Parts: sequence; structure tokens; C-alpha cells
Amino acid sequence: MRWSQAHIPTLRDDPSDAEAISHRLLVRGGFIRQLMAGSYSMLPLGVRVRAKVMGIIRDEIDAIGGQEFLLPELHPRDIWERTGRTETMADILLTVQDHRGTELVLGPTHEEIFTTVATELTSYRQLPQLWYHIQTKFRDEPRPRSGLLRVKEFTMKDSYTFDVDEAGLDQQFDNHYDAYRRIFSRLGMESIAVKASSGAMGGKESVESMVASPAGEDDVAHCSNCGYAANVEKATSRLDPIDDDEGPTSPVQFATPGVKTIRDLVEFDGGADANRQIKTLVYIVSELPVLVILRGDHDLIEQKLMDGTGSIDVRPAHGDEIRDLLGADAGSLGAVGVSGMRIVADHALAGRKNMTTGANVDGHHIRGVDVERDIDGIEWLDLRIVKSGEPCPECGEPLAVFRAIEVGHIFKLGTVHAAALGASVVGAAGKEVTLVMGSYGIGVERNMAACVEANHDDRGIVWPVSIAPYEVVVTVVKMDDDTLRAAADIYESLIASGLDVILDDRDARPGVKFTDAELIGIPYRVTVGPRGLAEGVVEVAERRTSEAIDVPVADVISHLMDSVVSQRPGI
RNA sequence: CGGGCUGUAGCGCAGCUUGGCAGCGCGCCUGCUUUGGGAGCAGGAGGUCGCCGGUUCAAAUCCGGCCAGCCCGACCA
Repeated sequence: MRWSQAHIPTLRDDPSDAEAISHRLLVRGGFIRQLMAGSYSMLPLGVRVRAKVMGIIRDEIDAIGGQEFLLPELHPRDIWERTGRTETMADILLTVQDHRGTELVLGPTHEEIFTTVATELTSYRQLPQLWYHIQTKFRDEPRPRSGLLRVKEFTMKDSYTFDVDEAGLDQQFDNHYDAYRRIFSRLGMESIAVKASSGAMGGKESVESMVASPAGEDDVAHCSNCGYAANVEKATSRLDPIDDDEGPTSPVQFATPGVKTIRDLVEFDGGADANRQIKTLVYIVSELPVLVILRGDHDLIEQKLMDGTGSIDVRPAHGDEIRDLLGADAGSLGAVGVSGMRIVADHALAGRKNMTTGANVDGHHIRGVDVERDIDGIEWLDLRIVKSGEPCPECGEPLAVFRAIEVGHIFKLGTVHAAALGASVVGAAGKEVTLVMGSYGIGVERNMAACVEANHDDRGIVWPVSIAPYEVVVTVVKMDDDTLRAAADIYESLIASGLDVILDDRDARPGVKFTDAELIGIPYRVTVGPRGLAEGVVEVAERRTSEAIDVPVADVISHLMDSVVSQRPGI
């Protein structure tokens, strides 16, 4: 490609509506343009990167036995009703009507449709199967954000496995786990695999692949000592035991005028340290009130409440609901003496005595609470969010909690969808067996963005060779006939050698060409100018290191082939 | 869904308080000079001021409604 003919609209200024680094650089570099919130046009450079990302993914999934399909994006609604996901995914489901008024679903994922295809499997002898496609997904995200990181329409590689039993699923899951590690490594990112909550996908076990970045939307707890890693929605930590005094034989109520928060009560004369308080929250879980209690210095993470109660319909109660249920306002709530309501408690409260909590009387608290003695019918769950610095649950070293981008997610689904859609085979024993499924996703454009988050400097993007829009740019530094001809010759010979090259033959000053090449992140630049040509050399510069060396014109091909090809396959 | 901010030329912004010719920088076009790190000079093109309505002799500017984009939060009492 000759740059003079290419549509690469680079921008000198940061776009005003972009905050995340990947968003800014991809827009400035002319890779993408926004159409509306959560919707981006891919420009030619973006398309090239995207294609290479998909190529790496395809390569690795094929390598573990994947067969590529291509399933529709327009789905009949009734299939989604049969798995119940018109309900469970209602918030993000986009639908359209055809001219007959039939409701169609724009696929947010493809478990249902792949399973429908899988109903044609008849015998365990046909298993295992690993099917995948790379296809658009539509999700009505409540809040798209950060450029390509969260959008309403995106490309996903989603694979699905079908096995006769759990052992087969485990094997396919492990294969994907390994393949994903290789994919992210080839995309130039350091990923860590974390245990996760499987959310709306259902199923029992899932592992997310995370890449650390401040632009991410998840928090990960990670132990650099032993490698423990988990999404904070799942993470735990070891806590130092607290020795409590016995306290009184029964709780004692006392007046706490003006005390509304845990902190207020810490500072109140006669109050208690936060870790000797019981925090009481009221939630509505599947339309029923639930009292949630934690240690005063701990915070609830709602995902754990969802996972622990098995409900996806969880919200904090409103002020009036709280008053109706407990007879007091938030700030004076407690679980002591409450009956007829589900009470869930975080494990950190187990065995605790002489605690202080609200009295369910405005402006009053009670002290001397023995959790297990004074609160009836407790259901024990893991509910609190892990904080940075708490001891690792495996080895006790301090955990680090940091933001990360979820670049992939793999699930052991089990038989839910297969059962709902009647996908089964005849097993070895001659009896019908429901297919055991797994599903595995990678967001293509999100990985492009994550790669930029992980590979940039103050001059722009630093693509790894594996997915750079071009591997080499030949920059013509002075547009006279001799220089241009020499550069074009080098360009042609590099192309002939199988390199992915662009010739910057624009009638622009060299500074413009250098800054553009650096902004869009091309790994190698061959600078061709009269000064070097007089000596029979051109300059070869590496984007990542900024190192530049003079190379005799005759050696350019072999020099670049060595550098580029050694990096092409990734690690 | 709640809160905050923002909509003026392709991009970045000023003008709005106090109503009165729609501006600046970059980019773009033409010419000349220049050419190893975002050139200089001269000339030029380009705008429903987000949309609808109201007030007024007069609205980018004041008032009302709507739409769109960005950021934060998702009610931790």
C-alpha cells in the first residue's frame, strides 16, 4: 500500500470525547471512528489489525481441534424463551421485528443456536466436538464506555464444546485454558487467569483471562508470591482472628443520637471500632427481603450475594421498604431479634461476641451482641469484598487488588442449555445422555484495545509484530525522483519477500511522516533519504526500542526478515 | 436507571455573563519557497452555532422542551 493513496486519517489532537488511552490512540491513529455510543466503524488500519487478531485466535482454536462455523445473528425468539434467557438476559437483549411482526433476537451470544445445531448429534461416538465461529454480537449495554472496551456491537470468537461427560468437558476446558494463554501472549499481552463469577451465562465454573489496565472494569486480587488470582467477585482472603471479650449475658440497648454510619459509631463516645460492629444491609432478593450482615469494616460485593443466594435479581431495599420491614431508618438497623426474614451473614462474623449493631430503633444501637447467640437463623455466606493488602488465602502474603480488562472468559456450562433444547446422544450404555457443554469467548475488538492499553508510549501505539497493521513502513524522506525510486525499489522487494509493508510516499515533510508512523505503531521503519543513499545505506528503526541502525541497501531484506519473522509467531 | 459535564467548520477550541457582521489554531485547496523530526509567505474554500418551540425589532447568546455524546455511580444506609 502506498500511504499517499491510503485512508489513514490521523489526528493531531486528542478527540475530546476519548479518555481511555486505547480509545484516544485508536481514534487518533485512524483505526476507528465512532458512529454512536457503543458503536464504531473500523477504518482500513482497524480492519487489518482485527483480521490479524482473528487469525491468531483461529490458529490456536484450530490447533486444539476446533471446527469453524458461521451462525446467524438473527435468531427466532422462541429458542431464547426455551432456555429462559429472554428473562435472564432481558436487560441486554436487542430485538427486531420482521414485516410479519415476528420478533427476532439479535444474538448476544450463541449457546442456543450452536446447541440447536448440536441436536443433530446422535451418538457418543461422535463426541467430543469443538465448534466455534467468529461472529458479531449485539448487546444493549446500559453504559458503553472507553472506546472499543465496551460496545453494543462487537465481534466475538465463541467456541462451544460438546461431551458425553464431565471428564470430557474438563479436558476441553483445559485445552481452551491453554489455547487462551497462547493467544493473549501472541497478542502481546500478559494475561492472568482468574476464577470468576459466571454471571448470566449460568454454569458452575468459569475462568476469566485478565490483562492489568486502569481502563479495565474489573478488579482482580492477585498474589505475586503464589500466583493466586481471582476476580474480587469471587476472591477471598485470610483474616487475622479477633479475640472478643465475653461481654454481657444479653445485649444492651443504648442511645446514639445522630449516629448514622459505621464511622459515626466509631467516633461516638461509648461506640465501637469498625471491626467490632455489625453492618446491617437490607436487600431485596428475588422480590423477598433479606438482611445482609457483615463486619463493620467490611463491604458487601453484590455479585457474591447473587452467587450465594442463587438469585440474579438483587437490589438494595428502598428507604420506605426498610422502615416498613424493620421500623427504623438506615443507620440504626440490626439483625438482633429479627424473625420472619432471611438473614445472611458473612463468614467473618462467625464466633464473634460483644459486638455493636443497630437496634432497629432510630437513634439507638445495642452492644454486647453475640452473633450466634443473639441472631436467629443465620445463613453463612462469603459476602465481603477483598481489599488490597489482606493476606492471600493460599499463602498468607499480601494480596494486590488492581483493575483489569477481561479479555476472555471460559465457562463450564454443564447440561443446562442442552437439556432445555433437547440436545442429547445415545451413550455407550445404550441410554440417552444429555450433552455436557462448555462455552468460551474472546472479544476481538476488545483485545485490540487491551493490546493498545498494554503496548503504547507517549508517541503512540507500539503494536507487536503479530497484529500490527503493517510490519514495516518505508519512509521517503525527500521526495525527489532518485530517492523515491530507491524507496519504491526497496518497498517492492520487501513485499516480494512476503513482508507486510506500506510505502510512505506522501508529499509531506519527514517530521510528519515520522510522527504518524510512530502514532499508528508500525514496528519497523526503513528511512530512505539522499544522505544515506549516497553512502549506500538506509536507516532501520525499531518502534519499541527507538533503536536505529544504518543498513546497506542490499541487506535490508535479510535484516528485516530476521527481525520480523522471529517475532511473527509470538511466544 | 440516578448524578455531573459537554454539543459552534474535518479535528481542537473561544464567543454566551451584558442579545446587534460567527471567530481562532490545526487540517484542507492554489501558487511560490522549503524538505533527515508536526515548514514559511501570499491567496482561498468550508458553518442548518445539536433539534423544536418561545421571548425580542433582532437569539450561538435569554427561557422552555427534546435529542445526542462523555464521565461517575448502580443506591454498601
